[in-house]
Amino acid sequence: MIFKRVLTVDNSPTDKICETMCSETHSGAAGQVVPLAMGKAQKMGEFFNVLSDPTRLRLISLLAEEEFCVCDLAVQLEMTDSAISHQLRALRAARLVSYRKLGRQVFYRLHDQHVVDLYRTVHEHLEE
Amino acid sequence: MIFKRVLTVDNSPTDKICETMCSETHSGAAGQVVPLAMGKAQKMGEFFNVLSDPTRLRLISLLAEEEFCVCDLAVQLEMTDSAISHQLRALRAARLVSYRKLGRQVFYRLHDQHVVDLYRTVHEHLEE
DNA sequence: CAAATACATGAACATATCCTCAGGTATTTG
DNA sequence: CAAATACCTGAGGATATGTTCATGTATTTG
Repeated sequence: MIFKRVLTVDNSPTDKICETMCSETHSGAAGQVVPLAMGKAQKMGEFFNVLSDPTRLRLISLLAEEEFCVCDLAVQLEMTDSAISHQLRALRAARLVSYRKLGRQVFYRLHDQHVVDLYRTVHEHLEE
Repeated sequence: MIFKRVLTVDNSPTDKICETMCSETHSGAAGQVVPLAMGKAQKMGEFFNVLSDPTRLRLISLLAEEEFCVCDLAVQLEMTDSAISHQLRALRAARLVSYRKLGRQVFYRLHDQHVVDLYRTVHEHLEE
């Protein structure tokens, strides 16, 4: 009951409050379950959001194999340089890729192995 | 060079074609690197997209601990029943959660451990 | 049975996203 | 130096997304 009272403070968004609290109903211990903080949920959402675009995922699939310059990436995905550049910008902002300049070309590569692992894990998961 | 000719077919989106192909420049073998297919990229993007929303992530963080009914989830996230219900619908569509009805309440839980693993992995990754 | 409760749903609005287009910078080449 | 190349960037428009609001359905309670 203590738990419930804490949660149903005056500024609750709903006037109708569920009578029973699940945590009491099932795990009598009324374990203190706290949701992910807003700020962290925001950050985490932004991370997943970068991976939610097909074009960015296709770029990652290529960069998982080797380094590529912008133009080659554009040719392989059959998209304009501009579109690719915009997406690479998003990947840079998320620190998922790094790059090195060589003459007037810019070669992109994945920033670390962690992204590849995540990509492969989900890729396999969806192959079922 | 063969590789390049294959890629620069007439309907290429760009008229200016990068002279050098990265794969030739660096891994002389000109390894056959093919991007993730459009359809698969789309599916994968949709999956990550479900995880790109703060509210859905907070729901997952709670359901990772135990079962909850809609009303309790709404109270804990300090949001309306309606908003929560809409998001649970998205999680259902993505088969990330399942539920059981008990009287007029509906108890939601995570569909499998896989989501929890993914959630925890990324959560730890962002804690740096 | 009528009222209340728990949840679901469709429409609508504000915001975010991705591509195109036009133009800009930096490097190379003739 | 001028032209070409490789890439970047801002604005604009079509589309997608998340919440609110009003309403609907199913179950329980008086």
